[in-house]
Amino acid sequence: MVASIDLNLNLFCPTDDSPVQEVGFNDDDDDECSSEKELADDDPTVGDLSNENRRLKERIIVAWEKYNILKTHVKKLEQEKESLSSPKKRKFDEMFQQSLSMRSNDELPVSGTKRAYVRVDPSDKSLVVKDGYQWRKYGQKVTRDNPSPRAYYKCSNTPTCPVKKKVQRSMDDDGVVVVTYEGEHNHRSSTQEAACALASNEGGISSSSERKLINSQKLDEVLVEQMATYLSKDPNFTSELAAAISSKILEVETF
DNA sequence: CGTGTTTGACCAGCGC
DNA sequence: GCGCTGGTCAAACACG
Repeated sequence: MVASIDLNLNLFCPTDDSPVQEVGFNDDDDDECSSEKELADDDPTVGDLSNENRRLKERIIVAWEKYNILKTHVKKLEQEKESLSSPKKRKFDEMFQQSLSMRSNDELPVSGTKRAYVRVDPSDKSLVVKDGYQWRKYGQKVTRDNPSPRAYYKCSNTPTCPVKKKVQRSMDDDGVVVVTYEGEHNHRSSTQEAACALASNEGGISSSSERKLINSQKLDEVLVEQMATYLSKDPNFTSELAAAISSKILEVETF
């Protein structure tokens, strides 16, 4: 299997408009998955771990907010710089930013379709985009207006799921792929499914407190793993993190 | 052997 | 009707 692009964990991103609904700090998920508060009620050990988990989550959220502030700042600088570049690139960047700011289906080109632009490694020629669902490729075509091939996928999580997606590298930027989703999933994503399964039922464990402790740990493992995967694959994050760290070091050195 | 990918063939829609 | 194009099918193939 070739390297793939990971769309997972746009959990905390306020501009996220992908159809991916992942396990995260989403209030809606509380009805489906057992909460940590519940777990902490009847076991002091679980309670300690839950507090620890909460602290870690808060730190992640703070880090994410700082990342977004840095990202906004870098974006501003880039826009200033890019305002002097070619009209073609400017037009693409406008479209790119527009796509990120889309909040509802009403703004999308075709009703029932959702489009996502995903930054990828330009050297990676595969058209695989991980988004928490399972896809089966059923075709590939070279279209007239774009020399790079367009791949056609059907959702294979359930046989009855009608969702399809098209994946094609952007004509203007090799480092971006355009993913067009058609239809609505009639099931949860595999990551949601896994996390909820872990949180709701675990066979072979007799003690309920033991089960809840393991559930809580595994749920957080999933969260942390997804967070780490997403952040580590975001070139903006790594570069901005490096910049932030170096600026902090410089601040300290000046004292 | 089961599952997923590749790829040429086929089909439908559209414009001329 | 014809040709072009995008989308889908399905047999062959690869891989674990």
